[in-house]
Amino acid sequence: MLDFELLAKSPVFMGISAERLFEIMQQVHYQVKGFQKNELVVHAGDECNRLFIVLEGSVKGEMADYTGKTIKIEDIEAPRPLAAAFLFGKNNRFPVTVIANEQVSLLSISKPEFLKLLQQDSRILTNYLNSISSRAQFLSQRIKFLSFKTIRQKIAHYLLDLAGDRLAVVELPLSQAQLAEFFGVTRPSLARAMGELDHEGLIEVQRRSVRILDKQKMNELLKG
Amino acid sequence: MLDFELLAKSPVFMGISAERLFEIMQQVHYQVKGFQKNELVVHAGDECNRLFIVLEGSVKGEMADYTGKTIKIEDIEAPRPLAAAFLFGKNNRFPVTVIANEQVSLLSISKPEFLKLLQQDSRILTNYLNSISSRAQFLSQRIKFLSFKTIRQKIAHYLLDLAGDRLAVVELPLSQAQLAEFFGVTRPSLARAMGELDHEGLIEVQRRSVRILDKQKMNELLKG
DNA sequence: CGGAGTTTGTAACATTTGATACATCCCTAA
DNA sequence: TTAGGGATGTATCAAATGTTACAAACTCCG
Repeated sequence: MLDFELLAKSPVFMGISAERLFEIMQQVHYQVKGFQKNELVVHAGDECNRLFIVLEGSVKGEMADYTGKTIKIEDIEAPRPLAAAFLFGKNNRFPVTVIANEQVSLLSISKPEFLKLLQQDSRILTNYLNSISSRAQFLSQRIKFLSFKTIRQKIAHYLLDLAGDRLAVVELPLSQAQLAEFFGVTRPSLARAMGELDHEGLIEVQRRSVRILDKQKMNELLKG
Repeated sequence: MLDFELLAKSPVFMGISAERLFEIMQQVHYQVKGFQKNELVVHAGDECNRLFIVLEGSVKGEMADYTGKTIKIEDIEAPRPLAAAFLFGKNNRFPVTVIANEQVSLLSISKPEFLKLLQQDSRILTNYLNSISSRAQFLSQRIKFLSFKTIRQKIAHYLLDLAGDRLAVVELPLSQAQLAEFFGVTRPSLARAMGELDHEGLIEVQRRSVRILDKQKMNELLKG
């Protein structure tokens, strides 16, 4: 039996009461599938023609590089959907291989049936649109970030963005190692670049807290 | 008067007859706005709560860097929509400033009215879903590409992708300069890297045509 | 055929970053 | 308090890429 209380917490069905969700779901076909730990859920490259939502447990997305070695991309826990941005679009194939982390159950709705839901309930529609739009926006931001050439530029962009209009002291929300990974650089390189900016008087670094001293010059770094 | 023949060619309304489109559009509120050459259409940061579709002429998207200098991002010509991926989502604000390249007219539909269209016609719905999903997929691919560290890896990935299962001679669809820009590297660096791969016997370069000699080693380059 | 403009190949040098190693600082638990 | 582990700062050297400049090849016209 489907747990509608839980399902109503999923990003796709958020804002809909469990009662209403019960009514809605009676009008479409869906399945609930169970998987054992380490069982293959979908294989990268498979056509993505059903929406999956994790109801119980968690799954992991893995991507195979060219040599066959797999690396873990992300965990998806209940009640989140799976690859929502790949149900539609030109290349509607799973970009990753999905494997059950533990005993899981998944809600599975075919694309045509899900379309019915979208047309029937405007809340589901806006939820879904918001979800894939947010993803596109996130990716767009990420690309803008990756397009900065030097580490100094990435730091400047990151700090200015973090500081916003507020006062000039920023507390870094990530450790140096995490930040380096986010920037796509090595940790010592990041530390060096921040040290240089410190010596040059643009910022003042004290472990996790950074004071922006020369906003003007920080901006100029981004000129390119 | 709206040109429904043209509008039916827009990605959002593709596959719908002009007659049907005429009927549909009678049921929602919309406006057609004209702009002079160089007139400001939307300002970066403005809330994006209407869908705009270019009906006539073309507009350009510009982005201001931190110094205030603007750089052109892209041209959008009739009958394409404007920032379709920013109507919904968490940050529904225009990422770019849009300016009319010439005398243009734009179809403008408010978000609630556009939602009506999406619910009313499944073709419009799938068109729109496909559109932003494709964008997310494109961006996702782009990020994967940008995540390759070395130029050699980018070349290997690009050539293997281009070659696919076909024969081993590939004709580059881009000039070296364009390719370098796509890779985010300088042209001489790209030429050097290709020259090295040539000397090492992995490929054979003859200006725009490239023969892949050692697919095995090319794959190994991508190991990391 | 010939010359101008564009694209491509190459070279020398400067800069940036990665890799590795190690010292120092901070926090926490015994 | 103190030992130990993790996070951070710094140094050194190697590798990759950018910068600049120029030569060679190709293309398009006249």
